[in-house]
Amino acid sequence: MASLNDRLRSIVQGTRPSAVPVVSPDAAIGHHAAFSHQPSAFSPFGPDRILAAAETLGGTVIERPNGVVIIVDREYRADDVHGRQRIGDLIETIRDGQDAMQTMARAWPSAKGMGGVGTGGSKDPPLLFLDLETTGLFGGAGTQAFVVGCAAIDGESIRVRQFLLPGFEHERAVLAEVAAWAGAHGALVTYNGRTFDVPLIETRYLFHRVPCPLDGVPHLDLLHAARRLWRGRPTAAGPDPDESSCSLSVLEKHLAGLHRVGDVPGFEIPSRYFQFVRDGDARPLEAVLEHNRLDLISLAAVMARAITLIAEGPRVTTNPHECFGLARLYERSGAIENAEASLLRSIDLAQRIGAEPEVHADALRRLAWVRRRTGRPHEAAEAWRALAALPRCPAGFRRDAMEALAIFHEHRSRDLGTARSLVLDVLKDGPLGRRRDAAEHRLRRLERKIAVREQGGLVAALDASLEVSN
DNA sequence: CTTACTGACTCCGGACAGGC
DNA sequence: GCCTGTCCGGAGTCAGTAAG
Repeated sequence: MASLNDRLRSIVQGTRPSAVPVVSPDAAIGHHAAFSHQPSAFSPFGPDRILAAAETLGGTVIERPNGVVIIVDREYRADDVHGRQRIGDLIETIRDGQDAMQTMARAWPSAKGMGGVGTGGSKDPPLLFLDLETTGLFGGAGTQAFVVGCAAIDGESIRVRQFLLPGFEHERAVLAEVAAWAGAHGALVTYNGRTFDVPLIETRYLFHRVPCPLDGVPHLDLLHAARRLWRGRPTAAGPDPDESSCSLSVLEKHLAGLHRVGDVPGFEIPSRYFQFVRDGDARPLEAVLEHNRLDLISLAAVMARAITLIAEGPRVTTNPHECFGLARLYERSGAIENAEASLLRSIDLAQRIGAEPEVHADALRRLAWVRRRTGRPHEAAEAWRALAALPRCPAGFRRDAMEALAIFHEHRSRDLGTARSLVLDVLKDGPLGRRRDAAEHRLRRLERKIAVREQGGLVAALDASLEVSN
Protein backbone atom coordinates (compact mmCIF):
# COMPACT_ATOMS: atom_id res chain seq x y z
CA MET A 1 0.00 0.00 0.00
CA ALA A 2 2.94 2.30 0.66
CA SER A 3 3.88 2.10 -2.99
CA LEU A 4 0.39 3.06 -3.98
CA ASN A 5 0.53 6.05 -1.75
CA ASP A 6 3.88 7.02 -3.19
CA ARG A 7 2.43 6.78 -6.60
CA LEU A 8 -0.53 8.82 -5.55
CA ARG A 9 1.63 11.55 -4.10
CA SER A 10 3.54 11.75 -7.32
CA ILE A 11 0.28 12.27 -9.18
CA VAL A 12 -0.98 14.90 -6.79
CA GLN A 13 2.36 16.71 -7.11
CA GLY A 14 2.14 16.43 -10.89
CA THR A 15 5.37 14.44 -11.17
CA ARG A 16 5.97 11.43 -13.40
CA PRO A 17 4.71 8.15 -11.98
CA SER A 18 7.02 5.75 -10.21
CA ALA A 19 7.84 2.38 -11.70
CA VAL A 20 5.07 0.56 -9.81
CA PRO A 21 2.38 -0.53 -12.23
CA VAL A 22 -1.17 0.14 -11.18
CA VAL A 23 -2.73 -2.01 -13.82
CA SER A 24 -2.19 -5.62 -14.71
CA PRO A 25 -0.50 -5.89 -18.08
CA ASP A 26 -2.92 -6.93 -20.76
CA ALA A 27 -1.17 -7.46 -24.05
CA ALA A 28 -4.35 -8.10 -26.03
CA ILE A 29 -5.72 -4.69 -25.21
CA GLY A 30 -2.52 -2.85 -24.69
CA HIS A 31 -3.05 -1.18 -21.33
CA HIS A 32 -0.07 0.62 -19.94
CA ALA A 33 0.22 2.37 -16.69
CA ALA A 34 0.24 6.08 -17.35
CA PHE A 35 -0.85 7.78 -14.21
CA SER A 36 -0.27 11.43 -14.95
CA HIS A 37 -3.71 12.82 -14.45
CA GLN A 38 -4.35 16.11 -12.70
CA PRO A 39 -5.69 15.67 -9.19
CA SER A 40 -8.96 17.44 -9.93
CA ALA A 41 -10.12 14.35 -11.77
CA PHE A 42 -10.34 12.47 -8.48
CA SER A 43 -13.15 14.40 -6.88
CA PRO A 44 -15.28 14.00 -4.81
CA PHE A 45 -12.77 12.09 -2.73
CA GLY A 46 -9.08 11.94 -3.31
CA PRO A 47 -6.96 9.53 -5.30
CA ASP A 48 -5.86 7.77 -2.15
CA ARG A 49 -9.42 6.60 -1.62
CA ILE A 50 -9.64 5.28 -5.16
CA LEU A 51 -6.39 3.38 -4.77
CA ALA A 52 -7.51 2.07 -1.41
CA ALA A 53 -10.83 1.00 -2.93
CA ALA A 54 -9.01 -0.86 -5.70
CA GLU A 55 -6.89 -2.63 -3.12
CA THR A 56 -9.93 -3.55 -1.01
CA LEU A 57 -11.56 -5.07 -4.10
CA GLY A 58 -8.41 -6.80 -5.32
CA GLY A 59 -8.28 -4.63 -8.39
CA THR A 60 -6.06 -2.13 -10.11
CA VAL A 61 -6.46 1.46 -11.16
CA ILE A 62 -5.90 2.88 -14.59
CA GLU A 63 -6.03 6.47 -15.54
CA ARG A 64 -7.16 7.93 -18.81
CA PRO A 65 -7.32 11.55 -19.97
CA ASN A 66 -11.03 11.63 -19.16
CA GLY A 67 -11.05 9.82 -15.84
CA VAL A 68 -10.07 6.82 -13.77
CA VAL A 69 -11.24 3.20 -13.86
CA ILE A 70 -10.92 0.44 -11.29
CA ILE A 71 -10.41 -2.91 -12.97
CA VAL A 72 -10.93 -6.21 -11.17
CA ASP A 73 -9.75 -9.35 -12.96
CA ARG A 74 -10.53 -12.92 -11.88
CA GLU A 75 -9.84 -16.23 -13.49
CA TYR A 76 -12.01 -19.35 -13.19
CA ARG A 77 -9.91 -22.37 -14.09
CA ALA A 78 -11.05 -25.63 -15.62
CA ASP A 79 -11.02 -27.50 -12.29
CA ASP A 80 -12.96 -24.84 -10.38
CA VAL A 81 -16.63 -25.60 -9.80
CA HIS A 82 -19.79 -23.51 -10.05
CA GLY A 83 -22.41 -25.34 -8.00
CA ARG A 84 -22.07 -28.89 -9.26
CA GLN A 85 -20.70 -27.74 -12.63
CA ARG A 86 -17.03 -27.95 -13.52
CA ILE A 87 -15.81 -24.82 -15.28
CA GLY A 88 -13.86 -26.95 -17.76
CA ASP A 89 -17.05 -28.74 -18.77
CA LEU A 90 -18.89 -25.46 -19.31
CA ILE A 91 -16.07 -24.23 -21.51
CA GLU A 92 -16.00 -27.39 -23.58
CA THR A 93 -19.78 -27.37 -24.09
CA ILE A 94 -19.86 -23.73 -25.14
CA ARG A 95 -16.87 -24.16 -27.47
CA ASP A 96 -18.62 -27.00 -29.29
CA GLY A 97 -21.96 -25.20 -29.26
CA GLN A 98 -21.85 -23.43 -32.60
CA ASP A 99 -24.76 -25.35 -34.18
CA ALA A 100 -26.92 -25.08 -31.07
CA MET A 101 -26.32 -21.34 -30.93
CA GLN A 102 -27.39 -21.02 -34.51
CA THR A 103 -30.56 -22.93 -33.67
CA MET A 104 -31.26 -20.42 -30.91
CA ALA A 105 -30.53 -17.59 -33.33
CA ARG A 106 -33.05 -19.00 -35.79
CA ALA A 107 -35.62 -19.38 -33.02
CA TRP A 108 -35.15 -15.75 -31.94
CA PRO A 109 -34.14 -13.82 -35.01
CA SER A 110 -33.87 -10.73 -32.84
CA ALA A 111 -30.64 -12.41 -31.76
CA LYS A 112 -29.36 -10.54 -34.75
CA GLY A 113 -26.64 -12.09 -36.82
CA MET A 114 -25.69 -14.90 -34.45
CA GLY A 115 -25.37 -17.17 -37.44
CA GLY A 116 -21.80 -17.31 -38.59
CA VAL A 117 -20.43 -15.96 -35.35
CA GLY A 118 -18.00 -18.12 -33.50
CA THR A 119 -18.35 -19.55 -30.02
CA GLY A 120 -14.81 -19.00 -28.92
CA GLY A 121 -13.15 -21.80 -30.82
CA SER A 122 -9.52 -21.37 -31.80
CA LYS A 123 -10.32 -19.23 -34.85
CA ASP A 124 -13.32 -17.33 -33.47
CA PRO A 125 -13.30 -14.18 -31.41
CA PRO A 126 -14.45 -15.21 -27.94
CA LEU A 127 -18.03 -14.65 -26.86
CA LEU A 128 -18.54 -11.71 -24.54
CA PHE A 129 -20.77 -12.47 -21.55
CA LEU A 130 -22.05 -9.17 -20.20
CA ASP A 131 -23.82 -8.20 -16.99
CA LEU A 132 -24.19 -4.71 -15.51
CA GLU A 133 -24.70 -3.49 -11.98
CA THR A 134 -26.52 -0.18 -12.09
CA THR A 135 -27.79 2.63 -9.91
CA GLY A 136 -31.37 1.48 -10.37
CA LEU A 137 -33.87 -0.23 -12.58
CA PHE A 138 -35.58 2.74 -14.05
CA GLY A 139 -33.64 3.15 -17.25
CA GLY A 140 -33.47 6.49 -19.01
CA ALA A 141 -30.55 8.88 -18.79
CA GLY A 142 -30.56 8.92 -14.99
CA THR A 143 -29.45 5.35 -14.44
CA GLN A 144 -25.75 4.59 -14.70
CA ALA A 145 -23.85 1.33 -14.84
CA PHE A 146 -21.28 1.40 -12.07
CA VAL A 147 -19.99 -2.12 -12.75
CA VAL A 148 -19.63 -3.45 -16.27
CA GLY A 149 -18.98 -7.14 -15.78
CA CYS A 150 -17.53 -9.03 -18.74
CA ALA A 151 -16.51 -12.66 -19.04
CA ALA A 152 -14.87 -14.55 -21.85
CA ILE A 153 -13.43 -17.96 -22.43
CA ASP A 154 -9.67 -17.80 -22.66
CA GLY A 155 -7.91 -21.09 -23.20
CA GLU A 156 -8.94 -23.44 -20.40
CA SER A 157 -10.32 -20.68 -18.19
CA ILE A 158 -13.11 -18.17 -17.99
CA ARG A 159 -11.67 -14.72 -17.44
CA VAL A 160 -13.86 -12.13 -15.78
CA ARG A 161 -13.03 -8.47 -16.03
CA GLN A 162 -15.08 -5.95 -14.07
CA PHE A 163 -14.91 -2.24 -14.83
CA LEU A 164 -15.86 -0.27 -11.73
CA LEU A 165 -16.81 3.38 -11.85
CA PRO A 166 -14.94 5.14 -9.00
CA GLY A 167 -17.22 8.19 -9.19
CA PHE A 168 -19.85 9.48 -11.59
CA GLU A 169 -17.42 11.87 -13.28
CA HIS A 170 -15.23 8.97 -14.49
CA GLU A 171 -17.87 7.45 -16.72
CA ARG A 172 -16.24 8.45 -20.01
CA ALA A 173 -13.06 6.65 -19.01
CA VAL A 174 -14.96 3.51 -18.01
CA LEU A 175 -16.88 3.52 -21.30
CA ALA A 176 -13.65 3.91 -23.26
CA GLU A 177 -12.05 0.96 -21.44
CA VAL A 178 -15.13 -1.19 -21.99
CA ALA A 179 -15.11 -0.26 -25.68
CA ALA A 180 -11.49 -1.34 -25.98
CA TRP A 181 -12.19 -4.67 -24.29
CA ALA A 182 -15.44 -5.36 -26.14
CA GLY A 183 -13.73 -4.66 -29.43
CA ALA A 184 -11.51 -7.71 -28.94
CA HIS A 185 -14.53 -10.00 -28.58
CA GLY A 186 -17.23 -11.51 -30.74
CA ALA A 187 -20.92 -12.03 -30.11
CA LEU A 188 -22.57 -10.75 -26.96
CA VAL A 189 -24.40 -13.02 -24.50
CA THR A 190 -26.69 -11.59 -21.82
CA TYR A 191 -29.66 -12.38 -19.61
CA ASN A 192 -32.51 -9.96 -20.32
CA GLY A 193 -29.84 -7.82 -21.94
CA ARG A 194 -32.03 -6.95 -24.88
CA THR A 195 -34.36 -5.09 -22.55
CA PHE A 196 -32.03 -3.99 -19.79
CA ASP A 197 -28.25 -4.06 -20.16
CA VAL A 198 -27.79 -3.16 -23.81
CA PRO A 199 -30.27 -0.25 -24.02
CA LEU A 200 -28.85 1.10 -20.77
CA ILE A 201 -25.25 1.02 -21.88
CA GLU A 202 -26.18 2.36 -25.33
CA THR A 203 -27.81 5.31 -23.58
CA ARG A 204 -24.61 5.98 -21.65
CA TYR A 205 -22.49 6.05 -24.83
CA LEU A 206 -25.10 8.24 -26.48
CA PHE A 207 -25.09 10.56 -23.48
CA HIS A 208 -21.35 11.09 -23.92
CA ARG A 209 -21.67 11.25 -27.73
CA VAL A 210 -19.28 8.33 -28.12
CA PRO A 211 -19.92 5.47 -30.56
CA CYS A 212 -21.25 2.40 -28.77
CA PRO A 213 -18.96 -0.63 -29.22
CA LEU A 214 -21.96 -2.96 -29.08
CA ASP A 215 -23.61 -1.44 -32.16
CA GLY A 216 -24.00 -4.15 -34.76
CA VAL A 217 -22.49 -6.84 -32.53
CA PRO A 218 -24.49 -10.09 -32.70
CA HIS A 219 -26.40 -10.53 -29.47
CA LEU A 220 -27.97 -13.60 -27.90
CA ASP A 221 -30.28 -12.85 -24.99
CA LEU A 222 -30.60 -16.15 -23.14
CA LEU A 223 -33.71 -15.13 -21.23
CA HIS A 224 -35.96 -16.15 -24.11
CA ALA A 225 -34.43 -19.56 -24.69
CA ALA A 226 -34.50 -20.11 -20.91
CA ARG A 227 -38.19 -19.25 -20.72
CA ARG A 228 -38.94 -21.55 -23.60
CA LEU A 229 -37.06 -24.41 -21.99
CA TRP A 230 -37.82 -24.00 -18.31
CA ARG A 231 -40.73 -21.65 -17.65
CA GLY A 232 -43.52 -22.93 -15.47
CA ARG A 233 -41.68 -26.16 -14.76
CA PRO A 234 -43.09 -27.98 -11.78
CA THR A 235 -40.82 -28.21 -8.74
CA ALA A 236 -40.35 -30.84 -6.09
CA ALA A 237 -42.26 -28.64 -3.66
CA GLY A 238 -45.22 -28.28 -6.00
CA PRO A 239 -46.28 -25.28 -8.08
CA ASP A 240 -44.27 -22.56 -6.35
CA PRO A 241 -44.15 -19.46 -8.56
CA ASP A 242 -40.91 -18.29 -6.93
CA GLU A 243 -39.14 -21.56 -7.62
CA SER A 244 -40.51 -22.04 -11.13
CA SER A 245 -39.62 -18.53 -12.33
CA CYS A 246 -36.96 -17.97 -14.95
CA SER A 247 -34.83 -15.45 -13.10
CA LEU A 248 -31.14 -16.21 -13.39
CA SER A 249 -30.81 -16.80 -9.65
CA VAL A 250 -33.56 -19.43 -9.66
CA LEU A 251 -32.27 -21.12 -12.80
CA GLU A 252 -28.71 -21.40 -11.50
CA LYS A 253 -30.07 -23.36 -8.52
CA HIS A 254 -32.17 -25.58 -10.75
CA LEU A 255 -29.59 -26.16 -13.50
CA ALA A 256 -26.19 -25.82 -11.82
CA GLY A 257 -27.08 -26.61 -8.21
CA LEU A 258 -25.59 -23.32 -7.07
CA HIS A 259 -26.74 -22.10 -3.66
CA ARG A 260 -25.35 -18.65 -2.94
CA VAL A 261 -24.31 -17.86 0.61
CA GLY A 262 -24.44 -14.24 1.76
CA ASP A 263 -25.44 -12.95 -1.66
CA VAL A 264 -26.55 -9.32 -1.98
CA PRO A 265 -30.22 -8.96 -2.91
CA GLY A 266 -30.58 -6.98 -6.13
CA PHE A 267 -32.54 -4.11 -4.58
CA GLU A 268 -29.66 -3.46 -2.17
CA ILE A 269 -27.04 -3.02 -4.89
CA PRO A 270 -27.68 0.64 -5.84
CA SER A 271 -27.65 1.80 -2.24
CA ARG A 272 -24.30 0.10 -1.60
CA TYR A 273 -22.82 2.02 -4.50
CA PHE A 274 -24.31 5.34 -3.35
CA GLN A 275 -22.79 4.69 0.06
CA PHE A 276 -19.38 4.07 -1.57
CA VAL A 277 -19.66 7.31 -3.56
CA ARG A 278 -20.44 9.22 -0.35
CA ASP A 279 -17.75 7.82 1.94
CA GLY A 280 -15.24 6.07 -0.33
CA ASP A 281 -15.41 2.85 1.68
CA ALA A 282 -15.36 0.06 -0.91
CA ARG A 283 -15.98 -2.85 1.46
CA PRO A 284 -19.74 -3.02 0.77
CA LEU A 285 -18.91 -3.38 -2.91
CA GLU A 286 -16.96 -6.62 -2.47
CA ALA A 287 -20.20 -8.58 -2.27
CA VAL A 288 -21.61 -6.67 -5.24
CA LEU A 289 -18.65 -7.63 -7.40
CA GLU A 290 -18.91 -11.23 -6.26
CA HIS A 291 -22.63 -11.18 -7.11
CA ASN A 292 -21.79 -9.88 -10.58
CA ARG A 293 -19.12 -12.56 -11.12
CA LEU A 294 -21.50 -15.32 -10.07
CA ASP A 295 -24.14 -13.93 -12.45
CA LEU A 296 -21.64 -14.07 -15.30
CA ILE A 297 -20.61 -17.66 -14.59
CA SER A 298 -24.27 -18.66 -14.15
CA LEU A 299 -24.98 -17.11 -17.52
CA ALA A 300 -22.37 -19.41 -19.01
CA ALA A 301 -23.86 -22.36 -17.10
CA VAL A 302 -27.38 -21.65 -18.40
CA MET A 303 -25.99 -21.35 -21.89
CA ALA A 304 -24.12 -24.63 -21.57
CA ARG A 305 -27.27 -26.48 -20.48
CA ALA A 306 -29.27 -25.00 -23.36
CA ILE A 307 -26.53 -26.00 -25.79
CA THR A 308 -26.42 -29.55 -24.41
CA LEU A 309 -30.17 -29.96 -24.79
CA ILE A 310 -30.28 -28.54 -28.30
CA ALA A 311 -27.20 -30.36 -29.54
CA GLU A 312 -27.85 -33.76 -27.95
CA GLY A 313 -31.62 -33.72 -28.37
CA PRO A 314 -34.46 -35.01 -26.17
CA ARG A 315 -32.61 -38.17 -25.11
CA VAL A 316 -30.51 -36.18 -22.60
CA THR A 317 -33.50 -35.23 -20.49
CA THR A 318 -35.86 -37.31 -18.40
CA ASN A 319 -38.06 -34.33 -17.63
CA PRO A 320 -41.21 -34.18 -19.80
CA HIS A 321 -41.51 -30.46 -19.18
CA GLU A 322 -37.98 -29.66 -20.30
CA CYS A 323 -38.47 -31.98 -23.26
CA PHE A 324 -41.64 -30.11 -24.25
CA GLY A 325 -39.78 -26.79 -24.00
CA LEU A 326 -37.06 -28.22 -26.22
CA ALA A 327 -39.70 -29.20 -28.79
CA ARG A 328 -41.08 -25.66 -28.81
CA LEU A 329 -37.57 -24.26 -29.26
CA TYR A 330 -36.90 -26.59 -32.20
CA GLU A 331 -40.29 -25.70 -33.67
CA ARG A 332 -39.50 -21.99 -33.52
CA SER A 333 -36.18 -22.59 -35.22
CA GLY A 334 -37.86 -24.55 -38.01
CA ALA A 335 -36.38 -27.93 -37.02
CA ILE A 336 -39.74 -29.71 -37.27
CA GLU A 337 -38.41 -33.28 -37.20
CA ASN A 338 -36.49 -32.60 -33.99
CA ALA A 339 -39.58 -30.89 -32.57
CA GLU A 340 -41.72 -33.93 -33.26
CA ALA A 341 -39.15 -36.31 -31.76
CA SER A 342 -39.03 -34.17 -28.63
CA LEU A 343 -42.82 -34.07 -28.37
CA LEU A 344 -43.00 -37.85 -28.64
CA ARG A 345 -40.41 -38.24 -25.89
CA SER A 346 -42.20 -35.68 -23.72
CA ILE A 347 -45.44 -37.65 -24.14
CA ASP A 348 -43.66 -40.91 -23.37
CA LEU A 349 -42.01 -39.48 -20.23
CA ALA A 350 -45.26 -37.91 -19.02
CA GLN A 351 -47.02 -41.23 -19.55
CA ARG A 352 -44.41 -43.11 -17.56
CA ILE A 353 -44.36 -40.63 -14.72
CA GLY A 354 -48.14 -40.40 -14.87
CA ALA A 355 -48.27 -37.20 -12.86
CA GLU A 356 -48.29 -34.50 -15.51
CA PRO A 357 -51.68 -34.23 -17.24
CA GLU A 358 -51.00 -30.64 -18.35
CA VAL A 359 -47.66 -31.21 -20.03
CA HIS A 360 -48.90 -34.50 -21.47
CA ALA A 361 -51.96 -32.79 -22.97
CA ASP A 362 -49.91 -29.82 -24.17
CA ALA A 363 -47.45 -32.11 -25.95
CA LEU A 364 -50.24 -34.08 -27.66
CA ARG A 365 -51.94 -30.89 -28.83
CA ARG A 366 -48.69 -29.50 -30.15
CA LEU A 367 -47.94 -32.79 -31.89
CA ALA A 368 -51.31 -32.66 -33.64
CA TRP A 369 -50.72 -29.06 -34.78
CA VAL A 370 -47.24 -29.86 -36.09
CA ARG A 371 -48.54 -32.89 -38.03
CA ARG A 372 -51.48 -30.98 -39.49
CA ARG A 373 -49.28 -28.10 -40.50
CA THR A 374 -46.88 -30.45 -42.27
CA GLY A 375 -49.67 -31.99 -44.30
CA ARG A 376 -50.35 -35.21 -42.33
CA PRO A 377 -54.00 -34.97 -41.26
CA HIS A 378 -54.38 -38.68 -40.45
CA GLU A 379 -51.37 -38.62 -38.11
CA ALA A 380 -52.70 -35.40 -36.59
CA ALA A 381 -56.03 -37.12 -35.96
CA GLU A 382 -54.21 -39.90 -34.08
CA ALA A 383 -52.77 -37.29 -31.72
CA TRP A 384 -56.14 -35.60 -31.29
CA ARG A 385 -57.73 -38.96 -30.46
CA ALA A 386 -55.03 -39.70 -27.87
CA LEU A 387 -55.63 -36.26 -26.37
CA ALA A 388 -59.40 -36.68 -26.18
CA ALA A 389 -58.92 -40.06 -24.49
CA LEU A 390 -56.35 -38.81 -21.98
CA PRO A 391 -57.41 -39.40 -18.37
CA ARG A 392 -57.63 -36.12 -16.40
CA CYS A 393 -57.37 -34.19 -19.68
CA PRO A 394 -57.96 -30.47 -19.01
CA ALA A 395 -61.38 -29.47 -20.41
CA GLY A 396 -60.10 -26.88 -22.88
CA PHE A 397 -57.68 -29.38 -24.43
CA ARG A 398 -60.40 -32.01 -24.82
CA ARG A 399 -62.70 -29.50 -26.52
CA ASP A 400 -59.92 -28.49 -28.97
CA ALA A 401 -59.35 -32.18 -29.74
CA MET A 402 -63.04 -32.87 -30.40
CA GLU A 403 -63.38 -29.82 -32.65
CA ALA A 404 -60.33 -30.82 -34.63
CA LEU A 405 -61.56 -34.42 -34.92
CA ALA A 406 -64.98 -33.22 -36.10
CA ILE A 407 -63.26 -31.19 -38.85
CA PHE A 408 -61.12 -34.20 -39.73
CA HIS A 409 -64.12 -36.56 -40.03
CA GLU A 410 -66.19 -34.06 -41.99
CA HIS A 411 -63.54 -33.12 -44.55
CA ARG A 412 -60.99 -35.92 -44.63
CA SER A 413 -62.41 -39.28 -43.61
CA ARG A 414 -65.96 -38.27 -44.67
CA ASP A 415 -67.42 -40.01 -41.65
CA LEU A 416 -70.29 -37.57 -41.16
CA GLY A 417 -71.95 -39.55 -38.37
CA THR A 418 -68.81 -39.50 -36.22
CA ALA A 419 -68.30 -35.83 -37.00
CA ARG A 420 -71.88 -35.08 -35.89
CA SER A 421 -71.57 -36.96 -32.61
CA LEU A 422 -68.29 -35.16 -31.87
CA VAL A 423 -69.94 -31.79 -32.44
CA LEU A 424 -72.80 -32.81 -30.14
CA ASP A 425 -70.21 -33.68 -27.46
CA VAL A 426 -68.59 -30.28 -27.92
CA LEU A 427 -71.97 -28.56 -27.50
CA LYS A 428 -72.69 -30.64 -24.36
CA ASP A 429 -69.59 -29.01 -22.87
CA GLY A 430 -71.40 -25.65 -22.99
CA PRO A 431 -69.00 -23.52 -25.05
CA LEU A 432 -69.65 -19.80 -25.19
CA GLY A 433 -69.61 -17.06 -27.81
CA ARG A 434 -68.00 -17.69 -31.15
CA ARG A 435 -67.09 -21.25 -30.25
CA ARG A 436 -70.74 -22.09 -29.63
CA ASP A 437 -71.80 -20.32 -32.85
CA ALA A 438 -69.17 -22.22 -34.84
CA ALA A 439 -70.20 -25.58 -33.35
CA GLU A 440 -73.91 -24.97 -34.00
CA HIS A 441 -73.14 -23.89 -37.55
CA ARG A 442 -71.10 -27.05 -38.10
CA LEU A 443 -73.90 -29.21 -36.67
CA ARG A 444 -76.52 -27.70 -39.04
CA ARG A 445 -74.24 -28.22 -42.03
CA LEU A 446 -73.47 -31.83 -41.04
CA GLU A 447 -77.18 -32.63 -40.62
CA ARG A 448 -77.87 -31.16 -44.05
CA LYS A 449 -75.11 -33.27 -45.59
CA ILE A 450 -76.30 -36.41 -43.79
CA ALA A 451 -79.87 -35.84 -45.03
CA VAL A 452 -78.62 -35.38 -48.59
CA ARG A 453 -76.49 -38.50 -48.36
CA GLU A 454 -79.44 -40.56 -47.01
CA GLN A 455 -81.65 -39.23 -49.81
CA GLY A 456 -78.99 -40.16 -52.33
CA GLY A 457 -78.87 -43.63 -50.80
CA LEU A 458 -82.65 -43.99 -51.09
CA VAL A 459 -82.59 -42.89 -54.73
CA ALA A 460 -79.81 -45.36 -55.49
CA ALA A 461 -81.73 -48.19 -53.78
CA LEU A 462 -84.87 -47.27 -55.73
CA ASP A 463 -82.93 -47.24 -59.00
CA ALA A 464 -81.48 -50.67 -58.19
CA SER A 465 -84.90 -52.20 -57.43
CA LEU A 466 -86.39 -50.70 -60.61
CA GLU A 467 -83.53 -52.23 -62.58
CA VAL A 468 -84.24 -55.68 -61.03
CA SER A 469 -87.98 -55.45 -61.82
CA ASN A 470 -87.16 -54.49 -65.41
C1' DC B 1 -40.80 0.60 -7.89
C1' DT B 2 -39.94 1.19 -14.75
C1' DT B 3 -39.34 -0.28 -19.22
C1' DA B 4 -39.76 -2.90 -23.18
C1' DC B 5 -39.93 -7.24 -25.00
C1' DT B 6 -42.31 -11.61 -25.70
C1' DG B 7 -45.94 -14.88 -26.17
C1' DA B 8 -50.68 -15.98 -26.27
C1' DC B 9 -54.67 -14.82 -28.23
C1' DT B 10 -58.01 -12.82 -31.50
C1' DC B 11 -59.40 -10.99 -35.70
C1' DC B 12 -59.12 -10.30 -40.59
C1' DG B 13 -58.15 -11.03 -45.39
C1' DG B 14 -56.20 -13.74 -49.07
C1' DA B 15 -55.07 -18.21 -51.08
C1' DC B 16 -56.54 -22.56 -51.85
C1' DA B 17 -59.41 -26.92 -52.11
C1' DG B 18 -63.56 -29.50 -52.61
C1' DG B 19 -68.53 -30.04 -53.43
C1' DC B 20 -72.31 -28.95 -56.11
C1' DG C 1 -68.23 -20.66 -61.57
C1' DC C 2 -70.04 -20.10 -56.99
C1' DC C 3 -70.15 -21.27 -52.21
C1' DT C 4 -68.20 -22.90 -48.10
C1' DG C 5 -64.56 -24.09 -45.13
C1' DT C 6 -59.65 -24.40 -43.85
C1' DC C 7 -55.18 -22.67 -43.38
C1' DC C 8 -51.83 -19.22 -42.82
C1' DG C 9 -49.58 -14.89 -42.05
C1' DG C 10 -49.88 -10.20 -40.37
C1' DA C 11 -51.63 -6.75 -37.24
C1' DG C 12 -53.33 -5.43 -32.88
C1' DT C 13 -54.10 -6.13 -27.91
C1' DC C 14 -53.06 -7.57 -23.39
C1' DA C 15 -50.76 -9.76 -19.55
C1' DG C 16 -46.57 -11.44 -17.69
C1' DT C 17 -41.89 -10.78 -16.52
C1' DA C 18 -36.85 -9.97 -16.36
C1' DA C 19 -33.21 -6.61 -15.07
C1' DG C 20 -30.71 -3.30 -10.22
